[in-house]
Amino acid sequence: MAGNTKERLLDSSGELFRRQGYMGTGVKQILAEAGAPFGSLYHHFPGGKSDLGAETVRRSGFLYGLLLGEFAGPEVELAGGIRAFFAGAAGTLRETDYADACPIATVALEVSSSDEEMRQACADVFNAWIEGGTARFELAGIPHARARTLVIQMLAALEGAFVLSRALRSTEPVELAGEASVASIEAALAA
Amino acid sequence: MAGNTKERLLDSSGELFRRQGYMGTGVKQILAEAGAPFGSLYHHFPGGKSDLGAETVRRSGFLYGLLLGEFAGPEVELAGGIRAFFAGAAGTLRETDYADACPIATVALEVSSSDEEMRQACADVFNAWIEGGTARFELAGIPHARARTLVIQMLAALEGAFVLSRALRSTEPVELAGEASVASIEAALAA
DNA sequence: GTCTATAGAAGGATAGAC
DNA sequence: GTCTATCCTTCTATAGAC
Repeated sequence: MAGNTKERLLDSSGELFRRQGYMGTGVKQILAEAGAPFGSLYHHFPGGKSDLGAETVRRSGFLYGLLLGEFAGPEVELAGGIRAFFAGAAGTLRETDYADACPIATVALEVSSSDEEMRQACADVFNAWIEGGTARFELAGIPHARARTLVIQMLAALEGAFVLSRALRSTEPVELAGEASVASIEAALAA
Repeated sequence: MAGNTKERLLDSSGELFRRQGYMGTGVKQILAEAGAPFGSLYHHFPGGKSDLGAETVRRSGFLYGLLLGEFAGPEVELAGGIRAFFAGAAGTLRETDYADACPIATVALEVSSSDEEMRQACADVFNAWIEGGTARFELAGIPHARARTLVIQMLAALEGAFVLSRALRSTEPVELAGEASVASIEAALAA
């Protein structure tokens, strides 16, 4: 049960960070959401909020990377998998009233110039996505350098589309970013 | 001098929001930065922080739109202007230690699911950028629907590249996003 | 009508009861 | 070793002195 509490804390903070960011989420809110008593936070995360925050970012980022892998894994055709992923992201936005987009983007922007430990956690996640994506694109026959470029452009398109879609409350940006990414990938596959 | 204080407050909050976001910036910090006494905030912005916040977003967004227009205005060749804008954004990131990117993106992600007034201010800015950009692209001979699509894809690429570049402390994402955007625009111009 | 002092709530963190 | 009660700080906002 003790290990369960730690997982619930990470789950709750992950959900709240995604919607409200790091600065906008209080530890009391996280504890209430997790149904955990106050002291348990400092039992499981001696470093307090920043400790929990860094581990939340790494965990949420890892899980989101897995989700991307489920849509565009080696067993499916690459361009079709990416197309499905963007379509799924647009659907999730609609279903959650534009709340659930990238789990770490808000935090990344908030901490990049003020909290080096948290910034590093975000950077580690993005680098893992880039490396994992590059390997997947190479498996489809795209040369390494081109694969890496395409992945970074795709992730940028996705993250920026999330910013626009959430603010505009429209899935149009995510859909258009998906189309652009798929087109680039198909061009690279045809080359 | 009174009007000057209001402008200084907007300037200070704009700078701080860009680096730390809305939630991470306290009104006392804004006042200290502007060299203004505490009461002046509520004199110029009766609604308090959210009042100042919304006006800051609209003003910062308007000014950033002007900057974009300076780089890619009607008097310069479109693709070259866009290329120069992304190069300038990368240069600014390097010069400011990856602090100065989009003035409203952090705020937009923070407030999109929690503060409707602020979210609307961000949406108004993004819509103005989209409309202004679409008009500029049409002037270069690109049909309306295609122009609008290209602008949204370009803005998404820019915003997402800022997220990655700030977290990774590398201008690579911004540079690659610029290349992708320029290539799309050149393809549309050639069609 | 400019500014200071303070209120009242919420923030993160800790000490210690059990 | 789980949880509660409390501490100190910081937050936004207001009241009122001058």
